[in-house]
Amino acid sequence: MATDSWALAVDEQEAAVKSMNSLQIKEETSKADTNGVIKTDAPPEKTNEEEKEDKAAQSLLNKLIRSNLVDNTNQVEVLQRDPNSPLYSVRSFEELRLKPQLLQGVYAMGFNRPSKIQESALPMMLAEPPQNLIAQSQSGTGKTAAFVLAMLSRVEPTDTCPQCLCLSPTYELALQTGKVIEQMGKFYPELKLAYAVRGNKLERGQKISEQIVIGTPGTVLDWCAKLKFIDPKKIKVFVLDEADVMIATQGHQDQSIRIQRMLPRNCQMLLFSATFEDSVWKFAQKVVPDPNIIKLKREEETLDTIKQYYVLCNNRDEKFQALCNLYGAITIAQAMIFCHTRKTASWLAAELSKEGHQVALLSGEMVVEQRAAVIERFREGKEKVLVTTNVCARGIDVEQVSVVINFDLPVDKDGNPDNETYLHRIGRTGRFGKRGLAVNMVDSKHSMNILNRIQEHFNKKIERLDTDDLDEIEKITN
DNA sequence: AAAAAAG
Repeated sequence: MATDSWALAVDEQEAAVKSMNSLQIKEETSKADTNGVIKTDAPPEKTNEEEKEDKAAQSLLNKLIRSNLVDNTNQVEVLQRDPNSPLYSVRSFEELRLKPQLLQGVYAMGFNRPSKIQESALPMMLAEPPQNLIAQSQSGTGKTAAFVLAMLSRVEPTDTCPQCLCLSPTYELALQTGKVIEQMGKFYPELKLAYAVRGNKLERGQKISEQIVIGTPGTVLDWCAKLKFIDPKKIKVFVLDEADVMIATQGHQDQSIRIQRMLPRNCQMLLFSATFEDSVWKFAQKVVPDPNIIKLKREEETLDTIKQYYVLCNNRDEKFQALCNLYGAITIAQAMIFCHTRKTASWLAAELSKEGHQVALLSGEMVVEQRAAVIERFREGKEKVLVTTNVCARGIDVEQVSVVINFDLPVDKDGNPDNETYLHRIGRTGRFGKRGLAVNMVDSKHSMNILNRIQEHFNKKIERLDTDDLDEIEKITN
């Protein structure tokens, strides 16, 4: 199998021209592979000549790609750990020289060309030797596909042990990301995926043979440390999805860092999130050695595709009444309603049911089997409205969600506005550039103050909505 | 406060 080396062989340009043929032949072989039997590894030993040709072809490729410089106009900001190395950006997935089985998976998923973040992140992640990356880009810009592709490319299928490890902050997100891994690796049958999540119990003393592991921090830590299902020393790629919560003190920092310490020194670390609050950003750069950095700034862009409103109430019951007034409008497509506590969520779901509205409830107090069933029904559109907590604030991608309601505004444990969670919550709608709607329920002076501070933080006007005015409700749905 | 645990 062709190496995925991105190493620069700057001195090989002459040879590169000569080896054009070898590059073409390779591409033809790849096509044959995708149509016919997928070859497993065990490559024939390469002669010196062949190695030289490989290198030359690679160098040509590097040159081609270098001419495709990242356009730094306004969106992508790239900071390289070695500022002198050339900046790559790819315009097509072919340029990445992915294994044909992977390329097939990419296209089967309907990706035609790399997204903005993928253009610069993919070449960086696949570079040889591996480099660390911290990447920030808005909801729905293709982060997941980016790191999934990186993991799948790095796997050595003949080694039947975990080599790539990805951590998600919640059970539901781990399942979702796992599905992406499965889909993208669909044509790569020797690649196997294990879910290290609550409820997935294995026999004692067993070792895992799957090359990729997706999981939540508690279970992964158990599998690595206590139960020894995973040998962490064999991990080559470590991905933190929603990386800011994964390393935040009030998030999953303890478990994530304990896992990280068990990994080998040279393990590649990839951190992805839509948000990195300042202190977390600093911490990220402390725990990730020599990172490359990619930022797709412009939060405003996300916010521009989402219309934001607030409804003024005096107490919880009024919020409930206002929500009932909105119910007809929000069920045109699908909606998510966020509450601050599990208790409020289950209360609200019960009250809405009493009113005759069909709603689903999802929170961490439910058993995982129930949680899996509910999120599945919501994905299938069998449930139109999901009442939930911050468990669903991040990453959950259901395309039909066009309305997000903050029944309670997002605040941290000190009662301060949680701007990051706000952005993540409303980012559940308006995905892939679609228009979305966010409605915030305000029930006191205090919560109005919170909302104002959120408004200031994003420098974006949140307009008042009168839910007693039917014309207004109609207006927002158009 | 929520999430994460084979505790």
